[in-house]
Amino acid sequence: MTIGVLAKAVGIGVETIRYYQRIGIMSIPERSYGSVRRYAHSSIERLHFIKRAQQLGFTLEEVAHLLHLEDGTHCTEARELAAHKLVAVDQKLNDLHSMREVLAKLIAACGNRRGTKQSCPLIESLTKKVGA
Amino acid sequence: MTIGVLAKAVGIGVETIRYYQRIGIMSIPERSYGSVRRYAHSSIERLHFIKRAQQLGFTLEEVAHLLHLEDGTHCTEARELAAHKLVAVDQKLNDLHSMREVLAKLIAACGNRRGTKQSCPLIESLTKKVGA
DNA sequence: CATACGTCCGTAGCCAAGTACGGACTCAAA
DNA sequence: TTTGAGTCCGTACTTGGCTACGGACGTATG
Repeated sequence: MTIGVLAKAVGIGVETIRYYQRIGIMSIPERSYGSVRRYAHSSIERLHFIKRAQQLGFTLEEVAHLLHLEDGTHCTEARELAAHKLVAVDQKLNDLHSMREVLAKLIAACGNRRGTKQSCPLIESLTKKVGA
Repeated sequence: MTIGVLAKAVGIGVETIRYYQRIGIMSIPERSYGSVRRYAHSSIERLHFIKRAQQLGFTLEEVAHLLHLEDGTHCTEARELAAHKLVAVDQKLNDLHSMREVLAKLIAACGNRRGTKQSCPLIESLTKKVGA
């Protein structure tokens, strides 16, 4: 498999793979004969790993860390990483829930004041001080 | 108020205010007498507006847009912006909920296999293909 | 064998939202 | 008056995750 075929196989760009190689989360195969590098099927799996981890909110740096544990003998460590990520996800969920609430309220307020001559409650409320 | 006092008043850095001025969401007051610019109290309010909007997930570009509607006579438009943002927030909430679920499952799987000699299920599962 | 597409490699650019730096200046207090 | 903190301004750097470019070379196809 050449790099272009590999890229197509996982649905990413060639440049992205080359970027992953630069930052050390994809290895660069030797060039046997001629000059074009060939990729094994395991490269597809590794890219799937990376993409899936990203989808779960891991940064590429964390992905590098996970890949370091790839032999499967560091389950506890991997679990801890995932647990930390879970806490972060929960935090983000809380934040988004509050955001959602405030937004919904503001939108509703805007709807209620149809026809009045007061200023927009959304804009108004944004002007108030930021607080808990 | 000088820029440093203003910055302290809203809990941000001087450089951040200067950055906001550069991108046009904060105006640069005239220097009256001497050479140091003085800021009115309304600058604090504007910075609160910006911070609060950011907390609600608006980008600075969107903040610029909102500020454009600041006179309060464009309520419908402001509401539409907020409604769009609400949709985006809901999307993000969905994504995070799925992430949370998968992470929790993986962590649980890791806990269950204590003592077995199989490879780590978290790592294993990350290696599987990414899908819907 | 020629043409055209793909690969290789280094470097540079992009985005958002700042952060940092350095030299010149101003201002307030001791 | 001098010192030291704060301001002004322009420019450059940062982070994360790519994306683009350009020139030299390899390779598949007619």
